[in-house]
Amino acid sequence: MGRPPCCDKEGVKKGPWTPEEDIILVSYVQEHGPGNWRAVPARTGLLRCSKSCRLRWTNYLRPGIRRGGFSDHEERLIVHLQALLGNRWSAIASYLPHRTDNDIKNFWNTHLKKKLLAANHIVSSSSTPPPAKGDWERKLQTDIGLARQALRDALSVNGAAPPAVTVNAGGGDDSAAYALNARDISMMLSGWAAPSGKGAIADGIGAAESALSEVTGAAECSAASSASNSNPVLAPSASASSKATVAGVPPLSAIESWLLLDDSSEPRLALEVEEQLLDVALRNYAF
DNA sequence: AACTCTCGCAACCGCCCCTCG
DNA sequence: TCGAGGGGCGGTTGCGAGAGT
Repeated sequence: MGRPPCCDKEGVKKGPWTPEEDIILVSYVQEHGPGNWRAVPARTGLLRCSKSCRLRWTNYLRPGIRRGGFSDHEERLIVHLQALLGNRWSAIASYLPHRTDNDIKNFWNTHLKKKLLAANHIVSSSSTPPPAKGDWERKLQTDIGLARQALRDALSVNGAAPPAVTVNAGGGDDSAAYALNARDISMMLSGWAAPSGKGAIADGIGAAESALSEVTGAAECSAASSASNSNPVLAPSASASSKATVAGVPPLSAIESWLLLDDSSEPRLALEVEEQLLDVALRNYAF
């Protein structure tokens, strides 16, 4: 037999969340912090499964989430990261601050996949023979180069200012791009976005102070713990990296380090890591 | 105006991994 | 060492809105 359901199916409400339920959930998290989701329905009186509460929080109510309106840059980044990481949406999301894995997944399934299929169709209909292995490797190199550039752009601090983390969903002309449909919820959150204490409650919120550290930190946590669980090259040491993250200077994951490696200054190291990654890629996509 | 079709997205489901006793 | 429970993740579904006929 499989696992029992995470919650009793009896009396569990399903379907869209109401603003009232959102407020209750936000109030609870505001008071207790995210986590211990099992206890949330019982403590709040919400007739929702604990998983549903967690999903609602992480995908919708969490402060700093940006929804819809993917920029060209984000789109390109997603395409390249998907090529590198596969459908590891949480890992991909860690490279895009303020985007949730669910949002990226939806964007991929509804927009990008079609786009790429259409592009593929154009390519395949042009009577071009399938690439040989050498061609494939060259193509991979090209894509990797683009991914490198995209990641550098994403992590760049001397260019345009990083997108501000805001929870004020109700105001502004681009309010449609943000989560939270209930103004009072966003008001509640805006008063909470700068927590004085540390701990789980600060997860993803304190990051607002530094978009860069959020990008690298989140990427490290997620890429190491999720994207690369089955991939030793991509996950050099989850435990070590989490310690380092606590120490304040989050190390880059192997793939990030490699993407950011300057070939001209560290040619040997770059080649070494690159060969490892290529080897993994070739093993994953056996010809 | 009414109906059908298509699309986008929020939410659910089931599996897997990690932690803890 | 092992099993149970909690949480995370990716795949899938269902519904509402808009477009088309």
